[in-house]
Amino acid sequence: MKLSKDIINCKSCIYRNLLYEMLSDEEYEKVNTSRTEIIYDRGELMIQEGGEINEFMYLRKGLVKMYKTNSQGKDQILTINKPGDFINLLSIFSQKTQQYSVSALEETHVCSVKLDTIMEIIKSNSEFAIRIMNRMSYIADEIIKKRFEINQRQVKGRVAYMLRFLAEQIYHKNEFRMPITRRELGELISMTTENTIRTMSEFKKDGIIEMDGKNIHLVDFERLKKVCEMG
Amino acid sequence: MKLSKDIINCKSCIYRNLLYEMLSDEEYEKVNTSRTEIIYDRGELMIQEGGEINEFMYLRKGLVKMYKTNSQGKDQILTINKPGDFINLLSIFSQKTQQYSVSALEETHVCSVKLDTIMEIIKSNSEFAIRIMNRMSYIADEIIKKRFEINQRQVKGRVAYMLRFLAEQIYHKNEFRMPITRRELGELISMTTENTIRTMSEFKKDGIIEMDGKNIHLVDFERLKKVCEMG
DNA sequence: GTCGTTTTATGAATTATGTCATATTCAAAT
DNA sequence: ATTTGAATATGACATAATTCATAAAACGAC
Repeated sequence: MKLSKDIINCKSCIYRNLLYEMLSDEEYEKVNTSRTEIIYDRGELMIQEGGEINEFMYLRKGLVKMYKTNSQGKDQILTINKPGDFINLLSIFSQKTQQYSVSALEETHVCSVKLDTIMEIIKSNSEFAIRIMNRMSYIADEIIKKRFEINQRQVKGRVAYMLRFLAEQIYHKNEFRMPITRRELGELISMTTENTIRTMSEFKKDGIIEMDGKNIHLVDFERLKKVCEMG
Repeated sequence: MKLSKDIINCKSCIYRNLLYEMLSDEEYEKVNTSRTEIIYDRGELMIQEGGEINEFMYLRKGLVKMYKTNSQGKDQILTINKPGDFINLLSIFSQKTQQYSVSALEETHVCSVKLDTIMEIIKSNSEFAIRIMNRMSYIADEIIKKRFEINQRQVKGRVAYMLRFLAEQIYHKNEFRMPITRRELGELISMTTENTIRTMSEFKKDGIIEMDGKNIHLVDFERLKKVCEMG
């Protein structure tokens, strides 16, 4: 973890419209000055479940996993987040601590704005407050929907669903390098590592995917979709 | 579904402090006049996934299930809601339609406030806006945590977890009448009806619970807790 | 009350998933 | 380059869960 040296002004940030479009110049300046950009290395823990919340954080670059650890020390991954995503918005208004852990799956750049500043603007700008509510609602929905989709499938369907998710939502192509291990893929779909690996092998044998280590190619996307729909 | 005739003023409502404590007299009056109280019978559909959102709704009396229906027509229940709970708050800011269906498990009284009125107050009263955000965050968290807890258990643990939930969170005693069928219990824990019934029978045979139809008595709560912790 | 439908219940067969053991490959650290 | 630990891979076996079949009990509509 280190501070970024070349910080971009929010005005030229591609994620500006996600959140800040309705701010006044003055409010805008407040955000800009209370803002830092932090770089996390692959594997670094960015947010610890139970930790204090002082910053409002969102991704500018990279990929992270959001997860919870159970009493036996096993992780359950809730989502994979990409640039433009807010990674602790659901915790901020819990009036408590961070509700989920977040760690970097690759080098990740985070914009971090002091929570006080954000709260100040929420109080003075209702349009901004409503936008924040929209984002909260969206984030909650995405997590809940994903669990809904996963719970109604069995292993093959779950793996297929996640491969589609990675291809369609994260990489926007059928060929990519897996950002997570097979164990983490298992933690994402609530399955054992062995079963997850076996299913991937089966997909390979069946000619649905090609795979060389972490490099994945979804060669028969139509069949993958079919597995995803029923299995 | 019918309108309630004896509507209580919000000022004497026991749920007032959940939400309205910081409103001005004027805002208060706005809520009170744009408010209706609706009574739903057991089994009635109160909110349909995909439907339009015009009202802000919360329970004053009764019990409901919040659920989603998958493409094969199977339901998955997300939560059971009780008086004081907001039943469409997560949908309101989705800028779309109702994200979940809600139906009454028993005679249920709902306070329904025009969404326009709520939005108006959010815009004029930032304290109220923040309270709404707190509630949203809480609701999302409860749903996500519950899925987290359920996913890491197998059938016995899941059934035990839900029985504890009903006893501790809903009825506040170890003896109660099940508000849902065994099928619905299965939909709540992502298991088949047969397995759910079998597990309940097993608990009975093992002397953990006593059961006569829908009447449940958790006679050996300590053992139930133990099953809940590991199984 | 009677009829029809849903719910509860249980057994047997089948399938899915988890566990344990073991081997190989890969990648990071020295 | 070598070591070490993690990740991938696979088989055999045990366990868990689903499916299908069937039946009794409970419940609502008439």
